[in-house]
Amino acid sequence: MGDNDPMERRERADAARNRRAILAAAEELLREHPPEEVSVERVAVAAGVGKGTVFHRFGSRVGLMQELMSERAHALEQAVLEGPPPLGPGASARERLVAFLDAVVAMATRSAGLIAAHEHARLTQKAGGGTRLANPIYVSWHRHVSALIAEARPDVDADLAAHVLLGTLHTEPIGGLLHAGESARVAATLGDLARGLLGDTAGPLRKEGG
Amino acid sequence: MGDNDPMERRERADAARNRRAILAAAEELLREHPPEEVSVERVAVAAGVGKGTVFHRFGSRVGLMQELMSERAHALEQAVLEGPPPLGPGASARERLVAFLDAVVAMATRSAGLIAAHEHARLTQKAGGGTRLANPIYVSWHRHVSALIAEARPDVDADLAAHVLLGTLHTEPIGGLLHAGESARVAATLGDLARGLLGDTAGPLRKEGG
DNA sequence: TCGTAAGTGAACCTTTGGTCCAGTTAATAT
DNA sequence: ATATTAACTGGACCAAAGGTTCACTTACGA
Repeated sequence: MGDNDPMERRERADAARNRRAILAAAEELLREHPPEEVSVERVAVAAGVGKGTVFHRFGSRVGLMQELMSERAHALEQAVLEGPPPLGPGASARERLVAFLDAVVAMATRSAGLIAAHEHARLTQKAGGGTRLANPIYVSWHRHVSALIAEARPDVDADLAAHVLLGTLHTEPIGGLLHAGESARVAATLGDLARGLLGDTAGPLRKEGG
Repeated sequence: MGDNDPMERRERADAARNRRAILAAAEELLREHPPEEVSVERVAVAAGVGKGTVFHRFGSRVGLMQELMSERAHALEQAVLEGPPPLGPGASARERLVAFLDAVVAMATRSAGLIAAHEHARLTQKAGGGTRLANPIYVSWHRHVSALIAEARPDVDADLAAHVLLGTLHTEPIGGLLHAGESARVAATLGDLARGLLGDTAGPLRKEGG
């Protein structure tokens, strides 16, 4: 994919170095502080650059968070599109949906602080126009889940159900649970809801056998 | 309940008048403007009082929003505790759950802007400690839903499932839908998920008959 | 009528996302 | 090697909003 001719301007070396430093600093700060304590300025200081540089590269606080999420989401995206079943193509829609929800929960667990920070940034930003639908990662996840639901049950409101299942992860009580290491519970419950919605032929719940 | 002896100081007349004015102004502003455009100061101006008065009465932006929600939530609370079935006691847990979700969606539709504003306020406030579990209305709704789920299906994680079902309403894509008048879809999908989770004996979906 | 505690509101503080712009520097053409 | 240039840099600056303070006012009971 022709992403850079040798002729067109590449990213300057110092710029690349600073971009990396900023992302790393933000990641570290978010790992050990709640989002509202991680101001853009603090990130800049930790990265050893000026605040202006951060905004120059990422546009806004939301942009920075989005970039951070993109990095992590890339691996999952690949696995879904080209990886082996049940995550990738080849399994039934039901199996793929459950596998995907598991994977998303796993990733959300690793990124609980980041998701909260992104949500925080969205609501704190000056221009009010930032809906969650503007987040390309959320959109791609939603499209995937929605498609799987629609494939298995054309008669349900797949679009909306997908929002319910995924939106949960951006929610504060669930985010707290993930942060506290309870991700197994979350994955199990999401799976229960999904199976129940799709009408599990082997019984609606995971413990039906005892 | 002895809420005011004739001897103890009642709320002063001017204070009561101003409180009403503030709540009314906030309600009106939220009806026609997105939350991030409704600053506390603007509410104060619209109510014809000083900003200090608002903070004196409501403590914080969150407090104001909470008070506004309380007013609206009171009727529903009554209906659940003492009203006729299926909302009130007397019906099966399944019926009560579905009825309650319908009612909550209806109320969330009327208060879409308010809910968004409350969420916005929570994340914007200075002290970071404001979790959603601090909102008494959410807590009471969650307790109710959780209890109904547990009653119908002791084997599922009722606490978590209730968070998923209710948390959705605080979510931005769903909030937008409610605001756009699509509440029927939301209620239907929530019902589908709830019935699926509880294991509908008559079939997992609402359209099973065509 | 009088004392007082509650109420009031405008000025002020602080934080933070975001903007500006003059100086710096890495990449390229000659 | 040097000149050119466009991108990059970063600290000063700005505005908005939540929240605090405190001197002043006023409703209410005695």
